Amino acid sequence: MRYDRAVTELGRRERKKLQTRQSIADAALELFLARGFDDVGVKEIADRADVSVTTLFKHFPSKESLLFDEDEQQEAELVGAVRNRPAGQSIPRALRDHFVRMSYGHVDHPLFGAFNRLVQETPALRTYEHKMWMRHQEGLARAIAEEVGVPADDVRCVALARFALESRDVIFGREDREQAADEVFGLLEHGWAADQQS
Amino acid sequence: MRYDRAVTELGRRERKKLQTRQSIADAALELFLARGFDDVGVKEIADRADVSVTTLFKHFPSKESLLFDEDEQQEAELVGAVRNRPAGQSIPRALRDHFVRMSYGHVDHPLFGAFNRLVQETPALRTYEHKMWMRHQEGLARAIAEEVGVPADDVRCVALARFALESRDVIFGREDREQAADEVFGLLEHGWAADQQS
DNA sequence: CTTCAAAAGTTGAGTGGTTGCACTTTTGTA
DNA sequence: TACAAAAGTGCAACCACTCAACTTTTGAAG
Repeated sequence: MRYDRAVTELGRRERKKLQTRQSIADAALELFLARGFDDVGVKEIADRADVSVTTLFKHFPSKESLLFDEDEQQEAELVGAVRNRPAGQSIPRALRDHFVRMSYGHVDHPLFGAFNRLVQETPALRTYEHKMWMRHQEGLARAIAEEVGVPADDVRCVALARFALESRDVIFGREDREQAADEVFGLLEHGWAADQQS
Repeated sequence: MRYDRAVTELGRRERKKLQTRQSIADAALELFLARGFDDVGVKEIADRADVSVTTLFKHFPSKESLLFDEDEQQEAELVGAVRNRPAGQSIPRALRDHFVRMSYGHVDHPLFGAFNRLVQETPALRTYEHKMWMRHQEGLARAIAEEVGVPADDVRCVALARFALESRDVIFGREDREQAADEVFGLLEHGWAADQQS
């Protein structure tokens, strides 16, 4: 047994598998961008990627998933933003900064704009992406709880994690994202009563 | 034209329509409770209600919707809780009270427990119900904004509405709902920084 | 009471995503 | 070289949902 190569280099077999997966994803992206999510059938995507429909569904669990890949990275960044925040900075503030940073990223990539437009325009894709994003709630809540020194299922931590994640769509839908982020996370940090008389 | 009866008494025709609708909903509820949402097909429900599948889908837009009816009422109560809150009470506090009140309701109804269990156990139903619940965001946000005297799309109001609605699932999943409501809405009212050193 | 049009309902065929099964091909390793 | 696991294929089927064409019911105007 030669684990050495198998582990590090991923072997010809796995490479081919990834390659198949990639060509399916590529075909899907092209077609969806060109004609819209609902006007392209799985069959057509499979044909263009030169695989059978059955094979397509062995690589992806659903039509929507063709457009997104796993993102351990996003959760890691979220958790990192909380864990490695500057000394003395509050957790909501750290999350606010992270979101603002996020909103600037990828601005350059040409496909990114069209991709985002496609997702926002297609209800099925919006809800799918939102669901994926919300899966980070548990991980984020745990990070916050550890940071504060309370049990992982502390209600306030869970709530803060959920609210922070939910606020993304609120903020990204606004013209001035930076100011929106200030107001929304200000609400989480200092509360509603802070600068409201009623 | 005799509007008088048509408007108030609803006419034989509409009555029959409602009756058909009701028998479909009844059939669905019975079957779902007995064997679970995923193990009952629409065909079987239509058969038991003695209508065709096509007719079923003329009354309900989807399989999930067979279990829920329209709820203008819930939104009205939500808005009412904000609008008619005791003088001097904050909006988050009013919402907290409303949620606590909600969590006590329906405890007596025998079917209600089984129904809730079914919904919680079935992912498709959970997400459907959550989506319905979240449709009240806009109405609630508008009520809050009017109450405070700012434009209806004010970010803080939208965010507060969203967070409040989202917090329902967080709170209802806890043992001590009342305390959970205190903590979560306390976060919204007084902020994270208020009683947290970091 | 008849007539007429709208609405409810039916039937049956079809679409599109998704799964299961039985089979062949490829590929890593003993 | 041989073998077993894994990848891929083709086909049939299931299920939620839609469409088009047709029949039945029903409310109300003449």
